Amino acid sequence: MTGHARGGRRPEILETFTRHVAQHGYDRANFGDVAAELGMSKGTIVHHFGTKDRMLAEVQESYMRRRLAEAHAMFARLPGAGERIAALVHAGVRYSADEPATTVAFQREVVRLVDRPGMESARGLRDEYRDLVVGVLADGEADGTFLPGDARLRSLQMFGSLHWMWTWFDPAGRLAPAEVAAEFAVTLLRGLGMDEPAARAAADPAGEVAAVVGDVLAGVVAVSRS
Amino acid sequence: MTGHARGGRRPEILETFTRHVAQHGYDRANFGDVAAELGMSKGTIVHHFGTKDRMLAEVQESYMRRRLAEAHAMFARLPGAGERIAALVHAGVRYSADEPATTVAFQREVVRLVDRPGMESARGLRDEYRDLVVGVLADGEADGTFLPGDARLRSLQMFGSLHWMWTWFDPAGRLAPAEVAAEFAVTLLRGLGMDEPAARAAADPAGEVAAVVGDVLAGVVAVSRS
DNA sequence: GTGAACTGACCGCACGTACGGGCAAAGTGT
DNA sequence: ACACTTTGCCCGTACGTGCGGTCAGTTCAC
Repeated sequence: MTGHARGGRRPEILETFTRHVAQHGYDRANFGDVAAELGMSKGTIVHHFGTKDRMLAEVQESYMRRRLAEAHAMFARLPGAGERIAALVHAGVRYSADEPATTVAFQREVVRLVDRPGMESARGLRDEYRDLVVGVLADGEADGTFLPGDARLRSLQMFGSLHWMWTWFDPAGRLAPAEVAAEFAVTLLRGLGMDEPAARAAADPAGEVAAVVGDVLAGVVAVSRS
Repeated sequence: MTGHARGGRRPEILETFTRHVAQHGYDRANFGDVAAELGMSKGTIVHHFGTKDRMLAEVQESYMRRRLAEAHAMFARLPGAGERIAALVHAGVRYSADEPATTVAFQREVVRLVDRPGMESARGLRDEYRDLVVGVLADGEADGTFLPGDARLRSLQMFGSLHWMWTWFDPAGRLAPAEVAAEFAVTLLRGLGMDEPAARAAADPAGEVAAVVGDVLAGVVAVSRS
């Protein structure tokens, strides 16, 4: 009756490990606890993933791969720089609400992508994402949507706000995720030099940008799986 | 010759431990490495600090205490909400440049202030700092300096940008610390709804705000040690 | 003499992971 | 249909290592 499932227990191991990393951090997340929670042996985890490092690398890579694909899908529907930035902010907040464990695990352990053997692939994906954002900021500056400024610095300022969310964000908190995203977006877009009405329109949780983000994250729009 | 100094080796232990936490994170920083680097025994560290937890708590508390005192000293000289926010940004960047180890150690381990026994005091100081910022944002909103918005959310957006700096900031990098601070500040102040000339004036690295920050951090202005 | 600073040996434990074996499903030949 | 082999999932145990913390004892300043 309890035969071996086709996919095996691999997915649930990954999911539980991710949750433990999100809650306690990579160093304190350990095979023993994960195995105990799933009622399996530590050996099973090793069988599927080899080492702890590789398991984290897998979490980071799959996370970044999905985020990149979604970004491209959103950009295909939103040509304006302001709208694209707003979409990334809305999507960023949605990730924290929809997949809190994976998002927190990613954000609190991003630093391990640097100079850690086996993490080159994940780091490459992350660099690609950053370049994407820097490109949008530069485009917006070139076409006059934003005031002149250092695109790289602006991207870091933006990433900081979003990556820090894991320390305080509560999806069931006082403000709904879309409201948090709207506040963040409008402050950021105004800061980049967008005029008030345009910033509000792009950030609007009931507007077109939010709708596109919703469609992409719900899978309504095809997301290319490279 | 190598007599027992009165103050003991306490300060250098704390400094080295802080640097190790900054470089490798709290979990991977260990007594053995610190002791070896200082040419002393692990027992000495235990003698002075008791436990590893307490050592981190001490780092966090002294860091926050200094930052709070400086914030109060700066506020005494800068009555305007926009100038105060600009000063906090300038100071935040300066911390990363002047005391990189302590700042990084603090920022990457802030999360341990939550629900960790022995960290109540440090957490209290941090809450106090956050309330200070929220207060400034609320004041600025009340007197029309900033457009209406959620002060708490805005403070989190601001903290995020600054706390994330430890992952990328290089004091000897392409842009000087003051330039980074100016870019950050102008983007933030515009985002809060300040008009362009006022935002630029407050963020100006050669302006009054930056001068006050410089004076306070250089100890020119008396900083109350509560 | 008293107490703080410091040493070095040692303990206990948590954790990553290597290894050997068991067992069910899928594949293969007749 | 049936026996045989192969394959992949999973378990249990055991090992090595690294680390936080203990403790008895020594040295030195006052």
